[in-house]
Amino acid sequence: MAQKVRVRFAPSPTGPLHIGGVRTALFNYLFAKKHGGDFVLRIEDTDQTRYVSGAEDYIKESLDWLNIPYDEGPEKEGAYGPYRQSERKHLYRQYADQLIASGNAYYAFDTPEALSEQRAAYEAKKETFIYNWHNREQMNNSLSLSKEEVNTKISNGTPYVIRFKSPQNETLRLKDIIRGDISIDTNVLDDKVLFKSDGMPTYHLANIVDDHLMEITHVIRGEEWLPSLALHQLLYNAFGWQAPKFAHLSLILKPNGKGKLSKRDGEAGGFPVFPLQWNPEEGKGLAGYREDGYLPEAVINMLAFLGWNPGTEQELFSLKELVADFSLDRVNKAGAKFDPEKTKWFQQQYFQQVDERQLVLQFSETLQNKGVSTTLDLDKIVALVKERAVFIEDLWEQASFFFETPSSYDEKAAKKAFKEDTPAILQEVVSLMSAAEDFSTTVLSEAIKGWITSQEMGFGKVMMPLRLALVGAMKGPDVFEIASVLGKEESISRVKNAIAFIA
RNA sequence: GGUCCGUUCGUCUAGGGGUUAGGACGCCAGGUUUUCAUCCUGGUAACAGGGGUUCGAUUCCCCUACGGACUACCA
Repeated sequence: MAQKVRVRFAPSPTGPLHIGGVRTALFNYLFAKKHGGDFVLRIEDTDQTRYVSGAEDYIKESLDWLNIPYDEGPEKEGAYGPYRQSERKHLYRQYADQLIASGNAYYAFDTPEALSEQRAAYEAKKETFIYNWHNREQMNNSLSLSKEEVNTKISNGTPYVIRFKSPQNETLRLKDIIRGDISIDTNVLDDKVLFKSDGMPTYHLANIVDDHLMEITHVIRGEEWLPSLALHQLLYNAFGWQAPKFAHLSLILKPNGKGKLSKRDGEAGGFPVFPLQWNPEEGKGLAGYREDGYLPEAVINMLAFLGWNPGTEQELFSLKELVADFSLDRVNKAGAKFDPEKTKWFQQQYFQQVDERQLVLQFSETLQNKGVSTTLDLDKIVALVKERAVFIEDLWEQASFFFETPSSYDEKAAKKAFKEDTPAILQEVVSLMSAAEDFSTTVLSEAIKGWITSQEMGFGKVMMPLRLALVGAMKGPDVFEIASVLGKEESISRVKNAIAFIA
């Protein structure tokens, strides 16, 4: 029987979750659910110096908002907890020791200062300092020192790290589900630190140990980890563990220009790069998709299509449909430039699908917040205005004239629509409106259109000023619909206002 | 600099040895709406360059260019 698929999303709580991270989470989730497997959330907080309070909650809230539930994680303990690496601290040391015992790792006493000095010296020569086979015998470690010296140092409490002993003269053939075969010469690898002097493991050790302990079958992560793949594979080999399968996702790039998408791009381009707003204690907050009015479905759909496509011409996918159709085989190798315009298009598509009652509810909230009280038919107004909105906020922008009598008229439009004979025409409209025993769209429309026809007058001579009188600008739904919603009294009053304005 | 990864319309992409190189976003035009938006129709626009392999390469191989990631006791 095939092993149950288990994947994990393993963010570091160092700040708000970037949209690229969200996509990684999404792809992990889709893959897991596609194969009936588990999606695990693991918090990688091994670096206390970079820990940001609130970041973990932010991550959870983001996944929650996007409807990407995890099967196991902090506060959702499964059989493999705990799910915070800081709470798993006690686990890692023994594995580092195991590697030392098997000759795959060693103690290193080089101080950070000594190392950075060396690095600087190499850099001055335009070379790169690498700590590995070619110089490890000259460094300050348990390979170069005698056993006694090492023991003395350790018992004296001299700080040390544990480094991996990268093999020499081997060519590794690595497999990546998305990229295929990758070969690496182990001679270019450095002896990465596995265990820090502060008693915490580095990412590399903790990651491998946890993935193994949590029985992770597929590691789907960002491309930034590709260079570490060799180390990780070597680690699995050294432990004698079976490595999971790997898939490295390409990065999300700036919309224009070069490099990966950053929060700066969002600020400059006026679009969010975070799912939720992020408010560090002080200073300005960073915009989020949720606060900007995007629907989670739209964000999900947009993200899914950044680097993946179904191979058909279908573009609108619910989360369920994504689960059904997702496949790592169809994930692209190349990085994708982020397109805020396309995101908006997805938003528009989903916004139009939102249940109208839901919209009415939210719209009346908006009215309340604006201090607008009204007896107008909100159901009707929302129905009339909905299709020209992309965000819930647009509803107000598109419908505000229903609640606020125009106090001025769009200058350009007025110049075009308000002519010398307009007052007389509008006066006639007032009479027709007063005479209408039923202020319905059809009655109004028939009365006024009928009159225009009988007068053999251009429609524009009446319709344009009438619209301007009711709305204040050349926009909005059908004029008769507007008048009908407004009601007899208000409609007539607005037309009279316009007559007074022209005269 | 070194290592690794990548490269089809402006953008996201489909395709794959012989195609009018397909779709979507954007943009432009026309139609509907006697307004605006929506919507509909149409248009614009691409295989980075050079070598091979082949009867034939955008597709396979190599090189170059360009782009990206990594190069911490960060993840």
